[in-house]
Order: sequence, then C-alpha cells, then structure tokens
Amino acid sequence: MSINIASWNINSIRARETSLQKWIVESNPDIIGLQETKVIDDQFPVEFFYDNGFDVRFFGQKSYNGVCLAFKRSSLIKCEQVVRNIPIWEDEQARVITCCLMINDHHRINFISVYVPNGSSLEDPKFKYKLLFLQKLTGYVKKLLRENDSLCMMGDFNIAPTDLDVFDPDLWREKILCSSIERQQFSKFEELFLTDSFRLKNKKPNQYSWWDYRQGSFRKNEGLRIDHILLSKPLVSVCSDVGISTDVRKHEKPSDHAPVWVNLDFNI
DNA sequence: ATGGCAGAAGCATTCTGA
Repeated sequence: MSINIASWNINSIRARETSLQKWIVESNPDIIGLQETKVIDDQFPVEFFYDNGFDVRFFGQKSYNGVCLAFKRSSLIKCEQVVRNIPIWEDEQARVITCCLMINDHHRINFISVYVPNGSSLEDPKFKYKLLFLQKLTGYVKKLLRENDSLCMMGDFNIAPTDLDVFDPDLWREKILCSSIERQQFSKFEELFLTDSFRLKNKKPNQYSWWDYRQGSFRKNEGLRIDHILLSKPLVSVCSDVGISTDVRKHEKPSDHAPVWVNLDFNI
C-alpha cells in the first residue's frame, strides 16, 4: 500500500478553507499536518475535515500558532494516541502535536506536526526561544525514537538547511532562517537519523516552500525551502517519491507557503 | 534602516510573520 503524507503552513485555517479544499481534492493526501491554524480549539473547523473525509486532532491558541494532524477516515488508519505540546516542558505557545497512528494494522508510526518559532532576528529575544524550542524538540523526538523507531516529523521548521534552499544565499547570509547556528540545530535531527526527505529524491536548486507575499516574490521564484518532512530510518527505506505542491501558491487568496509531501510504499 | 502583504483582534491601529 502507498500513503501520501503532506505538510502545509496554512497561515490561518479559517481564511484558507477554499484553498485547502481545492488542494485536498486535487492531491488526495492520506495524512495531513498543518501549521499556523490560528484558531482556538473551540472554533476549529472539525466539520470541514469530516465533510472532506478526514478525522482530525488539533492544538490551537488565540491569534497565533496552532497545529493539527488530519488523517483519512478509513479502516486502514487508526489513531492510538495524541500528545499536545512537548511533554514536561510548559510552553505557552501551541506549536506541536503528535499522533501515534496504526496503519493497516501493521505499521505503528508517530506523526508530529510542528511549527518552529521564526525567531525574528538573531539579536531578538525570540531567537533564544527558537533555539530553546529546537533543543526541547530534539530531546522529545530522541525519546520517541527510543520507544518506536518509526517517526515522521513534518512542519514549518523556519530553517533553510543549506544554501541550495535559498534564492539568494548572499542576501540571506547569517540572517534569520539561514544562520549557521540554526543549521547546526537542524543537523541535530540528522544525527538522530531523521532525514530531510525532499533531498532524498530531489537535488535541484530553486526548490522552495515559502515565498514572501510582497515584492512579487512568488512570480520571481524568490523563496526559501523551510518546510520539511523528516523521516526516521525505517520510513526512509520505503519513501518512493517527494515533492512540493507549488501550484497551491497560485490559488486565489493563497497561504505564503506551499504544501510539501512524500509517498511511502509499504509491502503490506 | 528598510516592512511596500496578509491575518487576527476588534473597530483604528498594532502585532506578528519570514
């Protein structure tokens, strides 16, 4: 069986329902991680997901942040556990949700949807929070991997891993999203054998997942690749294809991010 | 030094994002 997994910073789920529906119909994902839902849990559009054939688990807050994981309502996918936030660490911001999904009664996989803080600039106090967040996240996934070596962490990491992921590396040199210190933190995931799935299959330049709303950035393809799907070893071995749904950025009233996706092909 | 989009909150304008 083949499953399609997609991650998208939607920049407000309530403002994006038309674009979300169009994308779901066109790309038919099985498992979806969204970030920046920007809605409190009481107002989360559960019915929208139900009407489109999905079950959903969410973790939001007022105005900012917010994440969710949606999965096709099917006998093939069962949600066994949900964890909101990074356990023990009392973060006030809603940026992480984990679902342990059992697929086809055979594959138990931890899925994480994460919205890493932007950090603003290297001098800003928010940058310290970004680094702390990344350290806590690393510790958390390390613990999860000890319990279950099947893990898929997807989301807006707000880090462009290499200069190949930046439209103008000199302009962005040691700037927020591209600094060495952030890239070092990103490599900590790779040390845990979590792989940037996109680069398994696509080594080309000019592959981006975010473009600024201003200055006609999308038209000029002046973007950054900051949204990622990280796969642990057992999932890397079944990853058959990857991509970025750039067309979604062309929608009317688009998010400034495009969805990123992977296909996993299991024998059973 | 830079904030020209866009969304939320809430009703004019500020905060935040990347």
